Amino acid sequence: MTERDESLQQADRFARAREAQSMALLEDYVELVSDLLAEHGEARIADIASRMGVAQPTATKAVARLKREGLATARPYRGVFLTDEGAALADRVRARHRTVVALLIAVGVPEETAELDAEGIEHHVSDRTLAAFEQFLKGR
Amino acid sequence: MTERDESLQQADRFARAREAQSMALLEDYVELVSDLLAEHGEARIADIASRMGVAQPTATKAVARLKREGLATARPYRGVFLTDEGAALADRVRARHRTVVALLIAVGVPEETAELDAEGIEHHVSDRTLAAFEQFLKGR
DNA sequence: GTGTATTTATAGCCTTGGCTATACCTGATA
DNA sequence: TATCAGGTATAGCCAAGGCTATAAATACAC
Ligand SMILES: [Mn+2]
Ligand SMILES: [Mn+2]
Ligand SMILES: [Mn+2]
Ligand SMILES: [Mn+2]
Repeated sequence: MTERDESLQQADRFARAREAQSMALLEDYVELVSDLLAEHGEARIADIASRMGVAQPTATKAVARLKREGLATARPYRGVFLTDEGAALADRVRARHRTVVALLIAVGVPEETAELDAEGIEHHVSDRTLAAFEQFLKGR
Repeated sequence: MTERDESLQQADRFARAREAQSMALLEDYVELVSDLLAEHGEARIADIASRMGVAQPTATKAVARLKREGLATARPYRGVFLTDEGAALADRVRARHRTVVALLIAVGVPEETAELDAEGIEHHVSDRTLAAFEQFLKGR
């Protein structure tokens, strides 16, 4: 492969990482809303904010983006709900989160550390990599 | 552990992921500048931009941030250089990148995919996790 | 040395994701 | 039912990281 081709490939890798990053917050919010709905039957802005560790207006703005992207609905002063698409995403994201943590633990990462690092790592784990992780965990 | 404690812990995880994210770009730029210096003896803005897959003013601005953070120096129209701190960071980042790719391949991820995913994953791999990866790779 | 091509810098715009301060609903209490 | 506390929305600010268009500086060819 020519040097120019390698350079193009590298640029693509960075572009993909940027793309994954722009999805990361959406994924975490959707997963969190899903958790709150399951735990408390509702997802209030205040709870979302405190669980994310951000100020309340920051959570409000994030939920606005979820709505814009068709992942959630919200009635003012009434809490946040997931669309079918949002709920499906939440399920995928939660499963991936668990697999990443399990893989990290399986290769010797302390559980506490695995949970910490997984929160960032998960968003960059592609379907192929996820499949490999599951295969590895099964065949142990 | 109480529900409130778990919530605080989760907020901390998200905060850590945000922090890692704010370092990610710096790390990639520093590693790239180091690569270009090794390969061509100089790191020009145009080369940085094309390898990162961004427009030239975007690279110029990123380099400005590297300078601000004490990781690089640059003389206008003359290319970019790394400070001792920047060079040391580049070495750590490059080593971590390689370990992450090796670990992914070791658990069955195709090489191509490993390179793609590693570009994002690496920035969320803590020292403890990195150590576990190295241990795992050694003991195979 | 002059003129042109290339490279870099600058200006100005946008979106995202933070924040604080403050206005506005709503539900519970008195 | 009137009040008020708590929760939510809104306004307005900031920094980072993208972009395009354009000015300025350098390098190169003649
Ligand atoms: Mn996450
Ligand atoms: Mn997660
Ligand atoms: Mn990277
Ligand atoms: Mn890298």
